[in-house]
Amino acid sequence: MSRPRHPAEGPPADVFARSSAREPDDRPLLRIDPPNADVRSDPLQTLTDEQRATLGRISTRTELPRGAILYEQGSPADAVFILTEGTAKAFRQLATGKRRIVAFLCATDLIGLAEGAVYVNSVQAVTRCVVHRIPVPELTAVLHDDPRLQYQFLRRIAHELRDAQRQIIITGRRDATGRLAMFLSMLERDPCNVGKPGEIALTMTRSDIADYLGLSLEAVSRAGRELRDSGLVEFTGRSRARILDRERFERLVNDV
Amino acid sequence: MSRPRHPAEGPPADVFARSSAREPDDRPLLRIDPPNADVRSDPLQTLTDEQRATLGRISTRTELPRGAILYEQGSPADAVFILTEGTAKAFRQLATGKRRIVAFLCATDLIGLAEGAVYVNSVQAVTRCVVHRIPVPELTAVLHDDPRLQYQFLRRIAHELRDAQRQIIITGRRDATGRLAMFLSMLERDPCNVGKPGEIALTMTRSDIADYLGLSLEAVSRAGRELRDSGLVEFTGRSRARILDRERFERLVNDV
DNA sequence: CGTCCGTTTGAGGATCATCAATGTCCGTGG
DNA sequence: CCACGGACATTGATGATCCTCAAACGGACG
Repeated sequence: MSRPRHPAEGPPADVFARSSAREPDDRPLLRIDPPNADVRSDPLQTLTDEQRATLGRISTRTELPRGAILYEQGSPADAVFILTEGTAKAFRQLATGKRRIVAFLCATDLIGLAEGAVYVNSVQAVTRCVVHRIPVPELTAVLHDDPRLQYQFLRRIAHELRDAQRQIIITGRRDATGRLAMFLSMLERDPCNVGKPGEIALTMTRSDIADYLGLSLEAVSRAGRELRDSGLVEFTGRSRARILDRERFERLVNDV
Repeated sequence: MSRPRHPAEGPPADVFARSSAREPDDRPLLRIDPPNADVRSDPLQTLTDEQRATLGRISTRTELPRGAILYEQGSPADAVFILTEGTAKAFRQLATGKRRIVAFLCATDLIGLAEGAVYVNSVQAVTRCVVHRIPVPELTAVLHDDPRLQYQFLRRIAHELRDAQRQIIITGRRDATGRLAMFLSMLERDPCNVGKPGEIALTMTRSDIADYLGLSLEAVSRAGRELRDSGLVEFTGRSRARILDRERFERLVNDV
């Protein structure tokens, strides 16, 4: 029997059973705005109050404690979710016992829209999360009635596709150090990264990073040490990073 | 119209300048139908004749010879394309000179919808291709007027996202043999694979496969030899493969 | 029939996974 | 406030796998 690589398992999946009560600040928090770059290029990218109200009407707000499972791969994909607070991870459990994280999700992210009849990924809360659950039938009806809203969703999936392709590029690198550097660079650009200026918040564990980068957690650790020893990055505690030598860091990131 | 044969590199970027004449069989070929599995689960997934007519009205049919470049990363993303014949590859040229293929595209695939203001990938014809070019402004107008059509596009991107995630899973494997096996398994399931029954058509080169799998082309070659020596797969010429030992092959594929 | 491009094969070196043990952070409770 | 415990992270040693460089081979096509 080999040592379990992922000790902390989540609570049972019926987190929605007891949380149908609507919160007062429900509607205003509902956003699926694309990241800044897109907003600038197209000011129509933001949801109107009306659209938020519409989504609020058909959605259920829920809080997920750290480690809670939002849904599991293989279960019927009957709802999508808008993440309004916290960080989550979408991953696939593989036959060999390994797991592969295919996306980290953060505020304003859309979850579960790209699934088929059943979820092909599992989604688990990395930190405490607030999500809005929208049943698929209600969603399709709303999207049919509001083409502009549907267009927001379309843009949003397109954005997720670009993210997935970026992960493919990052993972394509052979050196662990370069992969970690690109990962940090990605987090730094992430609008959800709300640390002190100049700091990168690492909400996930090294094991999660490893599962995202396709490395062993030891390799991630060694890559971190390499970045520190080279004077490129400074790590504070487990969850904070700061770029010390911007020029060399960017050179490493771009040397794909 | 005489078309010069382009050796390995693509023709100038204005391939659409001379091809505004509509072909007679233009409209019926226009399809963005999802693969079989989705169609079965939801019969509404097919485009109506009306929708095809609408798309035909705003699209321009073009043929691309083998090796032609449809668009290049960095150029303004002012149009999307529906691929109706042939195989293409979407790739990113990296600073180190390597290239990474992020998707192989085949008939009914939607190309360029997930791009931002400028294309982040280049797309090149692997075989002779027929594509329909749709300018973005016209497309968004049409999608706004027909929510059901827009929903088809949404589903289509969602499908591409799942494909990208599958590529992440495949690439996550450490052994070249297993990666190649999963790649063959993927091609086998592909509805575009129109070889003799039991045969898998490999329209792309080993180098392309390597760039997709994140391996060197030598590693792909050796993985192929491994599959042959083990009696799992038979290769005929460069472009045909056949599964000989189904059970062991599937066992290898699923041993992720 | 010869050339060219793509493919195969070989040898050596670099990098990461794995196994195993130690070290550190952080929340919990006294 | 401090000590404790457990999860998380680091470090070390070894072996397997793939990349790189280099050369020979093969089929497609003129």
